[in-house]
Amino acid sequence: MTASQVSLALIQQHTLFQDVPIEALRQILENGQVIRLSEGDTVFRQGDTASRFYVLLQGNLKIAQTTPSGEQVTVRHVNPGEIFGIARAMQRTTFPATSIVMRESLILSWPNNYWDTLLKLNPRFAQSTFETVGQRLQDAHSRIRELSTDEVEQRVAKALLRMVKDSGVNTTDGIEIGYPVTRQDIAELTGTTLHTVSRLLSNWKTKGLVISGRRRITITSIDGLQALINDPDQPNT
Amino acid sequence: MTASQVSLALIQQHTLFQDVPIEALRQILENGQVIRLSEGDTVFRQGDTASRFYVLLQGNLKIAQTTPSGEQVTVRHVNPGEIFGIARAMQRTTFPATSIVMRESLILSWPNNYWDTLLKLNPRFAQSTFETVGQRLQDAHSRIRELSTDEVEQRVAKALLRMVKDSGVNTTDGIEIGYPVTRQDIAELTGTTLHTVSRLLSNWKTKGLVISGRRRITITSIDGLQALINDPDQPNT
DNA sequence: CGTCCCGTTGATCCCTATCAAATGTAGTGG
DNA sequence: CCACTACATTTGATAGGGATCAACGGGACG
Repeated sequence: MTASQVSLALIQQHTLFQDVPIEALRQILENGQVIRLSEGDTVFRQGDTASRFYVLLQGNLKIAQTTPSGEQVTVRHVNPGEIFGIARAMQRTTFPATSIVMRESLILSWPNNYWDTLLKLNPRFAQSTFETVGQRLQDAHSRIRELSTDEVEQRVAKALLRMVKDSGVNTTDGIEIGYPVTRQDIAELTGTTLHTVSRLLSNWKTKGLVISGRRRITITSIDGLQALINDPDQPNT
Repeated sequence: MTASQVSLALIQQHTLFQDVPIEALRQILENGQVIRLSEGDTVFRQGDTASRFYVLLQGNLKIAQTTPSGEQVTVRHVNPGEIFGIARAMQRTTFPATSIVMRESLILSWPNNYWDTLLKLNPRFAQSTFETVGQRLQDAHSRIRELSTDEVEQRVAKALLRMVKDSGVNTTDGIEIGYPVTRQDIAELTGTTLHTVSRLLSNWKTKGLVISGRRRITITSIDGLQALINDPDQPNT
């Protein structure tokens, strides 16, 4: 099986490319480029000239911004089937953030000038992309609201719930986040420090809500975490 | 001059409708509806069924989300010429936020089913809207970064600078924000409390950076505020 | 088996929310 | 025109959530 054939099987699974005739799909793939990247690699960096646009076929990425002082903030996660790095379609010449591979990923990309052709071959693409960006805008607004009004404990709980929702895998103990996560990662995602995240996880472990080891987190009680969000000042058992 | 003629003059000024033939513009206006709203009015409320989409012709709005506990968070401001309330174009059935009039405003709107017609009459509309949403997404990401890493003082300074940039009017003292702003408004915009904002403004007043009265803020030293952002731990003079 | 990460936990400090109360300002109706 | 009222602002006092500083423990990998 060639790389192209593997990609064909993968791309068909994603709603973004459903209803596209197999011949058009083949053509779309031939004009694109598939790369496999490992954990820690970057697809593009903040400030790079935006010459291509991307779809994540498999794996997980995070999109992060680096502040002038060097701190990193995770702006969002990218899940399989999602389009990303579409700066050019928004008339930007450079990428506003860096995309970092969280676990081995398969990435499909095209040069910017293929955008119009792609729209013709896949008419749903335009509307779908628009909806995706709209959805992201709403997610971003939700996070602004959370950062403005929630306490750290609730923000971290919400972040964990989102991660298991997007990429959870069932285990005998509960649902495990499907990629490596450090305390630092969660801190960058929730606007806090790795120390505070560590304390929270320790606390939750004693309450039986999570099991966590080095770069691994398993939620044993979704409801327990949910309760922390609903009743912020629950008495500590 | 009829309401329609007033609107025609206004709509032509905005880049969103430039290059649209006058006849098409007339037709677009006839199918739309113009309303004038006063300070404190709402155009639509969070949770309302999204049956129309809007363009702000004149005035200023804020888009706010109410948290389950009743606090309000300002998600963004809307300036003249901007499209807003396009939930339906993103396949949402309800509005995710409330739009509140900050000063008397003129608002143009169409029923959702006019969207496709509008696209035909104004081909640039689709791309323009896409870019607008993309820009907003980036603005939202910037705010996430700020809320995650900046101290309150820097966030408030940035908020003031944005407001004067968007809607500043020159006065003999400096640049005044062109609509009424309370300490509470700024607090909702920056994720802090009105007390902290009041203390900051008092402090800045003694430093000669701002002049502020009841619901009025004038920046006397843009550079001074900018310095607070660049050098977070400037010695207090 | 040593080294590099990652995680844990204690101690301390400080920014900012919260609580509280007084003062100031625009608008309104008699 | 003034008193009344509603709302905005200011400022003090206090408390507390988390950041910061510091040190140690532990598992993975070369």
